[in-house]
Amino acid sequence: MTAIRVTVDIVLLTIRDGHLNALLIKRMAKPFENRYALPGGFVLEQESLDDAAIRELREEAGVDRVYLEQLYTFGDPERDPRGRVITVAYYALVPHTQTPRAGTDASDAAWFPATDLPPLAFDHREIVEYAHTRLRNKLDYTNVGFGLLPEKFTLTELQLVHEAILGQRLDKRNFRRKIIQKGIVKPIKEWRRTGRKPAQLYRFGR
Amino acid sequence: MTAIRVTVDIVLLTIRDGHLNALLIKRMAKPFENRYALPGGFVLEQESLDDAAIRELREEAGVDRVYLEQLYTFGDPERDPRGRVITVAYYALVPHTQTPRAGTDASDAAWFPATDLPPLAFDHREIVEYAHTRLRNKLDYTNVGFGLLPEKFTLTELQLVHEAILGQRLDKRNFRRKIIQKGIVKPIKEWRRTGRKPAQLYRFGR
DNA sequence: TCAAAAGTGTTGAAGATACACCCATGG
DNA sequence: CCATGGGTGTATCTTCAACACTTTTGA
Repeated sequence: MTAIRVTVDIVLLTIRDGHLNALLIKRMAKPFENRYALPGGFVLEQESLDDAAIRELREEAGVDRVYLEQLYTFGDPERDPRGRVITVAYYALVPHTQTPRAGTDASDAAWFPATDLPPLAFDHREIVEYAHTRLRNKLDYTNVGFGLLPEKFTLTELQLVHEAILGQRLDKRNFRRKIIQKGIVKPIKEWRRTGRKPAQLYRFGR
Repeated sequence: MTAIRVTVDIVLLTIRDGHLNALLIKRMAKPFENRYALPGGFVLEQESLDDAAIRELREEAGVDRVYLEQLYTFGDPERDPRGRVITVAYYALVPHTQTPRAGTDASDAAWFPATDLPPLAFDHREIVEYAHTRLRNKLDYTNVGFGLLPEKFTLTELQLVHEAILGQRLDKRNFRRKIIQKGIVKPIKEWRRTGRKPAQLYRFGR
């Protein structure tokens, strides 16, 4: 019972060109050498699980201030060929504007569409799917979508985030009404003029 | 990093006389000697987390076929004075009809109202509150309430379960309409005649 | 015949959905 | 002046909340 080791793995998600993407890192070491895997690693003796996840995100994905939430703990005795390793899975959200560069100790980090993943190491595919489901479910009774946007954003950008996560188009008028009625965004006196008609910027409020 | 030990702890819930109750066990050993704690214990090297929870429920609470769901993993480095122990928390539901007896290796098991707990060992109070919150949230978008009822039940009994979990009275007509429209219960051709007007029995369907 | 729990419908409010056109700007 | 994405309102339907009386039985 003392021979169990504990890792954290993090599903880092962002929106890239209208699709939900997850960051994966190509493994250098065995097992699953050259396979893609989630950023993550062993929990240190003196750090909390959340701190371990934050540390791994910084070390392996080069990202710092993200929305982070514990997902589920995967503990099948056969899930890791090296022995008994349970993993506490997290998911994290970053705006794609602060593009995470590949970290230092990871050979190769890359974004993949959450619905079109390469073969993954361990049970990591299941973990990504779990994260996607959780995010979809939380989308409309929480403000979780804001983790995927920069501080200032247009309502169209927010709608694209929702569409990417839900995998379906939404009606512009209904979407805007719902968001505004919830009172969780407030318009600021700035406009993004990106060639076309300028779009009003909003901020996540309170 | 290998010195982390892993336990499971289970919040076993039932409805007793209209209130949500949790099963607690008085600890014999240090630390927290004589304090109440959740049933649980160390995960064995060859068992999954779910299996560990099922085993502990059988050993410590004497219950067998229950609804069981993983809750959250608590991993604060200071949460256990004996050293680094993380716990994967579960919650489980039993109908109060199959009253669990106190198990064998537990000195003293007893039911306590979930809203009026004695002082608990470790961070177990937080875990019970987390379980209560989860159950409340899942109540109306899942069928989770059925775990607390025997196979055959009346709609009034089902309503009492919901009221106990939510902590508020519900309108009988609205409740029955909603449940029946969901199509998750089906009436059977049996009536419970308990002194008053006989009540139709239902079964959880499909 | 009384006490106790079972059972049953309607109305109004709020929220969700469907749907189409005009506007401001840069090129 | 045209192409592009920004922005707006209404009608309908569905869902939820409030609300009170009749029925069946055992004592």
